[in-house]
Amino acid sequence: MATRNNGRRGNRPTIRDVAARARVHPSTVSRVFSGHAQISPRTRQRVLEAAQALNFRPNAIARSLSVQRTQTIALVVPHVFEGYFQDAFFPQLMAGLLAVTYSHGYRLLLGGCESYSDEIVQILDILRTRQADGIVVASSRLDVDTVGELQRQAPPLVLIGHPPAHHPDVAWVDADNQAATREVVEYLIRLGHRRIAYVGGDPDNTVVKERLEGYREAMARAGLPVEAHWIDYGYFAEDGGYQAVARTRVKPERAPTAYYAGNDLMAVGLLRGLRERGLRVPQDVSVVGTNDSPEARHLTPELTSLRVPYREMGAAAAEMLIQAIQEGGRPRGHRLLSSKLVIRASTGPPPRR
Amino acid sequence: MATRNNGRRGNRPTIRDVAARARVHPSTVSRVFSGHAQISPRTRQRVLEAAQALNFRPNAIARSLSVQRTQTIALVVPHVFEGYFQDAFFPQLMAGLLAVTYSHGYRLLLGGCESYSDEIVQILDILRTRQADGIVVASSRLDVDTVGELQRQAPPLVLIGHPPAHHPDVAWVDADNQAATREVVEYLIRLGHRRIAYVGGDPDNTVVKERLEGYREAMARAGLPVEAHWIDYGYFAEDGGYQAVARTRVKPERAPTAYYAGNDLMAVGLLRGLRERGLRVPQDVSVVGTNDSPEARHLTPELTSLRVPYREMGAAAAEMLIQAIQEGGRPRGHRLLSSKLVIRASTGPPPRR
DNA sequence: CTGAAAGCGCTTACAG
DNA sequence: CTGAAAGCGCTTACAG
Repeated sequence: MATRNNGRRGNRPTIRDVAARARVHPSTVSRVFSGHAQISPRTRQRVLEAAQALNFRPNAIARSLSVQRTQTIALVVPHVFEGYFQDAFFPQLMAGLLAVTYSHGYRLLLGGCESYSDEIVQILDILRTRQADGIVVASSRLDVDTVGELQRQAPPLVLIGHPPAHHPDVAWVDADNQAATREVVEYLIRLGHRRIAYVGGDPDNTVVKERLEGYREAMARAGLPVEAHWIDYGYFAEDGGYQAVARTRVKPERAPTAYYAGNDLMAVGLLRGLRERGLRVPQDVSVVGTNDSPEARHLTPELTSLRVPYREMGAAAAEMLIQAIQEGGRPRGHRLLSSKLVIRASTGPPPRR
Repeated sequence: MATRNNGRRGNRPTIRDVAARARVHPSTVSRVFSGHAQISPRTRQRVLEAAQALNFRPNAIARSLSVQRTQTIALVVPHVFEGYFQDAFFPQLMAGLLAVTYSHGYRLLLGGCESYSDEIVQILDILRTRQADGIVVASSRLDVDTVGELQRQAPPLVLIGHPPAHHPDVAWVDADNQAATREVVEYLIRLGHRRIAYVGGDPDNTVVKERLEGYREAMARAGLPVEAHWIDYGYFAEDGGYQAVARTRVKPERAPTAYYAGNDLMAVGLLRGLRERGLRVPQDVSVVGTNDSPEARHLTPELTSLRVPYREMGAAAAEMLIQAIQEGGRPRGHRLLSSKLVIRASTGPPPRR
């Protein structure tokens, strides 16, 4: 490219156009727009007038190259999973990320991915090509090697959900999945339930494992036995909950009187399956969902649900990331955010026998 | 910055490190990574080995500056509006945008904004600082001047929702709001309803205006009178629908037997308000919502709802934008996408008097 | 097919 | 406070 300004579309003014008009050196124009330089009021005035007249704004890409910062953090989204955009997780996470990036003058760069392995490919691509200053990784399936690989790239990185193995140097934010689920089950136990089912979703998922752990913990602490068929992995959709009803009730005399479901959609399926069997909620069976999605309070009966602080997790992740970037270091430590049980009409004492 | 590679964190390899190791000129390394240059197999091999050894990937920012393209399109999101992240619009739009950007090797740049005026500020900022190659504008409150101002920046631009005035040169995609609402009302009329209410939301909103127009059109074509209090603007939340019940039923003998609501949340409010008055849905009153949000089919009764093709709108907008960018021009024309009425249990014939 | 050079549009250490 | 120069890490027209 041996010619300057070779007639491209757009042809926007540059710092030297402004400099020429204001009769100063381009570096002076740069200083005026940098905000933190000593400039005489008269010069500043002249430069700003020239800039205004030309509708000039500094090119962010050129600036990024020069200062080696993009003012951008990134997130990779598995856009092929239909359910991803119907769950409360994605929009709430985005709300938190956007609020914090905005308030720091950052932008959020999003990439899609088609699979769990592609997710890592895309993340590494963004990192290695320096498209963003840091990245939030919200994958629920990171194995030890992958986290190691991410660390090897040495980028500012924050995980949503804590790392799978012992990676003390990786920063993360997470919900208190295990404790929250334990507390939900303890709540059901306090209501008088002794046979409680866990309807989980894919057990490869770290969150599922943690919740299951909380469930087992509560049952064990209360000295309650757990039958194998009370634990149903189903999948994270309404039908997963619906099918779990039959599977968890193979022994009628030992059928659960309460259900904890890993998301509200599965809870909806449970409600439907229970209704079909003539079981009333909450008189005969109690049901607790997870996420407190908008529909939870419009169901019949209104659904008791565990509200997971996705928005706050997004905000905390962005905060850790941007702070580290601005200090020139890497984020460290972690934040564990509390879920909150929202009690509505789908839970109550078990029937008296 | 008079020193090269001044000891910054990261200190990633550049094209010249690879060149040195492969014993070629940096321009040759660039050609290997550009993909479309004639390179001898031996040289390519050497370069790729060196790159591999150094874990090199070309810096995307430097490339962007050089080729004057970012491979990025942008969207500004009003992150302060809580309801924005609870509605089906945002996640579905994102799903469409991400699918298409991904398939073209583009990324999506997101910025927040705090108000309608800030939205324009942010959009102009992204455009003028060249942070993205094009932008999708999803604001529902563009006035003529604002669209003019956006056009003046001459960026590749696609509107979600059509422009407010005569701007034949602006590209846009939209749902067939007016026609779809007209068809919903015609459906209610076919069922036998003659007193039909419109519960809308903020009338500053273009979409609201179009829907209202469709409503009026259907009523007029059927020769049905419209009473002023059947039209309720409420606001886009459950309570807006709830309050509309009282306001639309001030004359009991002329009370509506059917309601069209501008979103499902307002429909939920209508259901609640009607239930409180002892009115059964659909036996006494029919209700139609809009958006076919996940909860629509979990309500009692299951809600008949107008499914708006948000995902497809996002995809179409991204497609138009990227195609124009790649052809070096600007997007033109428009796409009008069809909504679809999903009939469930909340609609039926009116009661016989 | 490959090298050498100029350029993309900024920033900033160095002088004065 | 301001100018002149070198640099950020790429790309590509021009030679050969």
